Amino acid sequence: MKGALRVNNGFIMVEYEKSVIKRIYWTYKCEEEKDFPGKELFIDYFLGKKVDFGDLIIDLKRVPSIFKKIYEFTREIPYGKVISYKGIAEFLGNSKLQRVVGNAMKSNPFLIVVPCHRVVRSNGSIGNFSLGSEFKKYLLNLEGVKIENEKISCLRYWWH
DNA sequence: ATGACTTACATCG
DNA sequence: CGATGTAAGTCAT
Repeated sequence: MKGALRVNNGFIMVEYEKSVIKRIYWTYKCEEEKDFPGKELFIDYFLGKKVDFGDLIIDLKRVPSIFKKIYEFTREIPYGKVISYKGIAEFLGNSKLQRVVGNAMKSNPFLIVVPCHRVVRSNGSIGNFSLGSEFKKYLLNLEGVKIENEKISCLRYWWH
């Protein structure tokens, strides 16, 4: 099944079976909204409310095991907080895995629910995003994270 | 601003 | 399978 929610000038698309979410992505090619599990959460989220997507069920069976660990860890990052790619790599036990973490984020099949927008560079600059760094900044701004001179420097936004 | 560097994954023969 | 190319990064020049 496929659900859709209008956001700005495009749509968040959610593929699911029963209550299990298979994939979440962005598209411009969509006609109208359709229900999906957790739709109310997404509506609130884009209204700027502090939403916890932690109870949504996502299907990680098909992703490689290290990516799975990365996504599961990324899900734990609290609303309004950020961590670095290296920080996640260190959690995995090897700080040199930063680029692997980046790869995992690039192919994140669960946009927003796996909050890859909360993963930034270790020097506080925003880093890349599959939908462009402007969208990443938009999401961080929505969560109240202050970006000054293209950087997140204030310690209060950093997780750990 | 540029280059060297590590690692896992996807793709292809 | 093994070789190759790729990547949302990081650190020292």
